[in-house]
Amino acid sequence: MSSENKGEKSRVENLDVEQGQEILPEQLTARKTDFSKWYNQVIQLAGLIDKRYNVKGCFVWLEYGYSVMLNIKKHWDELFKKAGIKELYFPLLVPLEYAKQNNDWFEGFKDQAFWVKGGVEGGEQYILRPTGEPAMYPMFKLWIRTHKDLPLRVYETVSSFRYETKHTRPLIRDREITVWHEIHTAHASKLEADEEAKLHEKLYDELWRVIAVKPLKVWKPKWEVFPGAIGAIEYYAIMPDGRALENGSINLLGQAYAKKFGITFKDANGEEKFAWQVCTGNGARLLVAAIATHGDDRGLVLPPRIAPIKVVIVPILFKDAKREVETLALEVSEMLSKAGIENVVDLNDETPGSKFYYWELKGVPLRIEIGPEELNTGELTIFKRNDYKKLRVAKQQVVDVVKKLLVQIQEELLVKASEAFEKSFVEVNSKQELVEAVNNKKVAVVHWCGSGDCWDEIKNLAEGVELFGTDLKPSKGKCVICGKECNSKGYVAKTY
RNA sequence: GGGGCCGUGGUGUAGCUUGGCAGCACUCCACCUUGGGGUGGUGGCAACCGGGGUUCGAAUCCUCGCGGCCCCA
Repeated sequence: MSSENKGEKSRVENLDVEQGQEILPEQLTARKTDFSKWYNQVIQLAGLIDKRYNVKGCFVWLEYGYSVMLNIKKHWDELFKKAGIKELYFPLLVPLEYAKQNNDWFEGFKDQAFWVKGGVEGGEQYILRPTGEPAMYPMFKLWIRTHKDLPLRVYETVSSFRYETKHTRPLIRDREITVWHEIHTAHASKLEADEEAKLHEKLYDELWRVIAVKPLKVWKPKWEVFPGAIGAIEYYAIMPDGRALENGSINLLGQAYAKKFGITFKDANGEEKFAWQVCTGNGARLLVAAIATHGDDRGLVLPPRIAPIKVVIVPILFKDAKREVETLALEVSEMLSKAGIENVVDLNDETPGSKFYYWELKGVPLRIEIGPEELNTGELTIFKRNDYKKLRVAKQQVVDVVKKLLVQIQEELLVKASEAFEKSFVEVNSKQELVEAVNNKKVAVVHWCGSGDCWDEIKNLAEGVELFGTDLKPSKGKCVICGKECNSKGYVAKTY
């Protein structure tokens, strides 16, 4: 908070919301009571998406939701391009001849691909891309001929399609996976590919700061990576219900795909070699992490860096001073706009309380209230969505204070999210403790020897749980199952 | 891959067991009223997921499909 406002602290009010007296937005389930239900409702009620589109696993991005999503995309565009990764666009239609080049891939994906044919009768057959490789790598083969063509570093933002037959969830598991990005790179050596992966990790860390959420980073269990690949770092968001949501991955592909697709280059000695590859991807699940982490019983709480509207101005209109209030509201709006701060003035003919709930549901970070009182005192009332605190600020300072508050809120959200994150883990040393932890909606942290037998046994300890990854750092201890000395910690929870 | 629950105006629901005029609340529209945490009133618009079957008659019973939710692998 700015120094000129420190003296105003006595005026900071705390609304009576922590006392159990709060009024919930109509139809919105309490987040703690049933997170899944809350999530389903809030994405629709806040105007992010309309899920009533009658194709399983598909939905319509509404203007507000799409703006938030595109704000996240804007950050990855900036980050990737600044890192020298070029944006391309590959077709959605993948010819079977491409798809079959990696037979392992094809066998794995043919049943969950959408098959497309031209025309009603016969016609050429394609699949809609379930992942990027079969669309991209045949082109990589054409583009890469010598070591001078390397490294090749590109990305695209595109939809992916999976024919999910089971339970879909909007933005979490869809048949059309929208606003999804994939970075694909090819390198002359393993060392270079490793460096690239480290860079991707840095880029992703920054993306998580944009949404003000702390992610869990793990190594994917070896048997879950692409056949022939070296390994994968996966990002997870820990949801309020203690379940882990896979949320981006950096895949060290080694030469596995290069061999399947024939991506080779002549090195400086004229020798033909296979390229080393990295592929990295994520998408709308970043938005899910932001929604789930920051939201509360009144709806969304959007981090300022991705909020399409930073400030909503609500005029409190009484008959007598109506015009003056409106004029002041529009004047403040203009001040903010000139400073590049996206804002709206809600001039609808509704009561103030109704507008408050509406904009809180949509998660707008700041609200400025302007009524007869503000006219008289010349001070504006600012309300913070994230902690319900109100403060007063002189009109002349409003732009500065709003700017500072937006930065402050972004930080406060990350701090709060990090605290919740730390609390979501429990280190355990026995099977009983493990079961207790996961039943308590915590992520259990255990030592694990790395064997498939022990992995299977963990899976059988409690319903729906799995060891979904191991810590990036080594850690000495004894396997929670077999008791053998080992050097890695694993994370056990239900996953989405 | 296996199992379970469900589908009624825009939203949430009653009605289904025992077949017989589809009701309520919110939203929305109009007018009035009100306005610092969902003002109040009057009037109005608006629905049985789709196909097939049983029946004089289907929201209700049967069946297939589509869609949603949950559990297990």
